[in-house]
Amino acid sequence: MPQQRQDFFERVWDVVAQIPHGKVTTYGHIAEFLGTKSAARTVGWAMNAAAGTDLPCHRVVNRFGALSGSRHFEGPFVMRERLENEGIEFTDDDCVDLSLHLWIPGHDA
DNA sequence: AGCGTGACGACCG
DNA sequence: CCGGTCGCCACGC
Repeated sequence: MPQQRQDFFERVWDVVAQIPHGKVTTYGHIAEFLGTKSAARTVGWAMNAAAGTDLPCHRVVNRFGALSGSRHFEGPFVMRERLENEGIEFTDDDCVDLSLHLWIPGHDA
């Protein structure tokens, strides 16, 4: 596929935009959906570029469900509050309960 | 044009 | 179980 890399950011954003309300997904799953499962870091880069946009980047967490990107929001707790506001539950480790809220790109589409 | 870095993840020793 | 390394892609210096 020709523009797999050129549109990488765009593809990431497109996936993020599809994350259902009250659900989350991981960098790894997004990367895998895009065909480069090892490019999870690049997904993180795309989120960095997406910071401050309309994209629900707070619904993207690392593979443990930890809010590794919370510090890139307006405040360290903003991401958490947004998620809780969507009915997402957290574990004692301050991780999203993926067993309840994990959404996998293309899994329902 | 080369090197380092980053909201990650899998593998190896 | 834990630390180091590599792979992936884009960006800054």
